Amino acid sequence: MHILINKSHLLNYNFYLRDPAKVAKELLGKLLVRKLGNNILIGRVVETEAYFGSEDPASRAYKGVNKISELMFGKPGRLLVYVVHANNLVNVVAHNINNVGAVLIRALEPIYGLDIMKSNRNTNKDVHLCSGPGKLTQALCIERAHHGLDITNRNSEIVLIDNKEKFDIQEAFRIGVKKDLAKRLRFFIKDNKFVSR
DNA sequence: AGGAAGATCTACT
DNA sequence: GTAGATCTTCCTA
Repeated sequence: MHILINKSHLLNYNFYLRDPAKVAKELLGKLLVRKLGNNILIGRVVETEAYFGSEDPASRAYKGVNKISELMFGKPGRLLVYVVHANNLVNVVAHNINNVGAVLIRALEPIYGLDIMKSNRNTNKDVHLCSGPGKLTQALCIERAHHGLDITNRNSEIVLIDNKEKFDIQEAFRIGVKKDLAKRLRFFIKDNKFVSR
């Protein structure tokens, strides 16, 4: 399968140059395209979470700049990949100018390349392929090597493309964090069976 | 140099 | 529903 990604589909720098909560919400329904050798894997974003800077105790940027968080202080539209409990987690840097933030991609609905995702994940069940932040990085082979990747460049191995689709959005508190904020910063597509819980 | 934390997953009951 | 595995980064000495 050959996919032509043109400029009108690719989410651009300005898309990510906004409040993380807004970007998290608007990423729902968009398509994550992973070019893996000669193969293409595609998933639809169905669950996200927003993280901020020093005002957010659950954020990696809470205590300032370190090896993981430094990208959150930098240019929006880049990937942030790091390990939690032996699982890779993937985020996209997103924030207003001179701010700090990122959006965690928590779940995808598998769209294309399911056979490869299944072998990557060693399962036959569609619903177990990408229904969690660690699962989807396994399914799509997203690793530390992708840390810092610019996904606003259409030649990148991983890109996000627009998708005009209507659906209901639900908001909730973030999962797995020790100290959450008072705001609901987890967003997911209502009644979608590929959401993590 | 050692230990604990952490935005998780799996397998088991 | 809970236990144990897992591994990178950071903190403290």
